[in-house]
Amino acid sequence: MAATKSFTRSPCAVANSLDIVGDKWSLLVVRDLLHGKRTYGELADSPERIPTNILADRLKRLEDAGIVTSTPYQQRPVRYAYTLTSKGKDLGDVLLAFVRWGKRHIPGTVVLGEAKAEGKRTTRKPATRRARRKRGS
Amino acid sequence: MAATKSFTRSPCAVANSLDIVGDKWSLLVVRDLLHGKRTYGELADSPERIPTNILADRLKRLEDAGIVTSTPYQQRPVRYAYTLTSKGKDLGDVLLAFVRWGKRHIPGTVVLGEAKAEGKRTTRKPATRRARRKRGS
DNA sequence: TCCAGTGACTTGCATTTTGCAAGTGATTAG
DNA sequence: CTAATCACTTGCAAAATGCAAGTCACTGGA
Repeated sequence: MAATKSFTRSPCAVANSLDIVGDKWSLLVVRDLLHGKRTYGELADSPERIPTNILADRLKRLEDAGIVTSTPYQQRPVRYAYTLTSKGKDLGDVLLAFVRWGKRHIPGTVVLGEAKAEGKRTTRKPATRRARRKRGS
Repeated sequence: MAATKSFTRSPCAVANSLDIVGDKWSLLVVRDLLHGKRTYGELADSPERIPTNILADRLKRLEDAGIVTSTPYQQRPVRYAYTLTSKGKDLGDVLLAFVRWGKRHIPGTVVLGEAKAEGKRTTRKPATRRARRKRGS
């Protein structure tokens, strides 16, 4: 028996996943990152208005969990750009499951980014339309 | 449209789903219910040892959200059997997504119930089913 | 009959986590 | 030199969590 990590609650995959992203904000941050947001400011700007202290904390936790990575994109006041690792990107399936469930069972909900234009063309992934920041300093 | 619900945070399907099941316990209760548990005692007996006050609270919330239904299976001290509605059963896909993610990214985690021969008859069926009184408050 | 025991919850706090508001440091615009 | 930004921190008050103990309605036993 390798991998004896002494789980906090149980070895259940669901329980352990919830210990990492089982709160009201973490998955929203992942959603935004998946949608192409990268800076603290962009993340804080989401319609759910996450308190900034919570955002800073979630970002830290997600980084500790290996879900996001922060790379400095500016030096003098050091500023970081947050991106998802592959572990983080894989949470997309969980998000998708939530989207399907929410759309089916909570009337009025939509998927941010494809709000209107509910036509057949599922235009996911809003093509990143943002000017490149200088990061290869 | 009855969808004049003025969402708490935003109309995002993910955000609203999280407002309902976005905590460390709710989905574990759903998991157990999906695995056939039905009484308070069976639910409280899970390896994660959910505090009983939290269990009572989650059951109440889940019922308010239309995810579980409680039917009395015994009258004299009135006792309820909890079962998932179709809305609740549909959360199975979300659970599945978490399972896949957890198994892939959190070493050592397993799926309760298919771990290793843990297969016992937990299906203790509360036989006497006399539906008569309804739960008032 | 009395009493310990059991299942299903409640109640009482102490601890922890939120969340709102305001503060801070670095740097740029004016 | 002052105002404004961005990206965070800090300070609490309020809410949620969790442990322990208590309650209620019975059951089985001495």
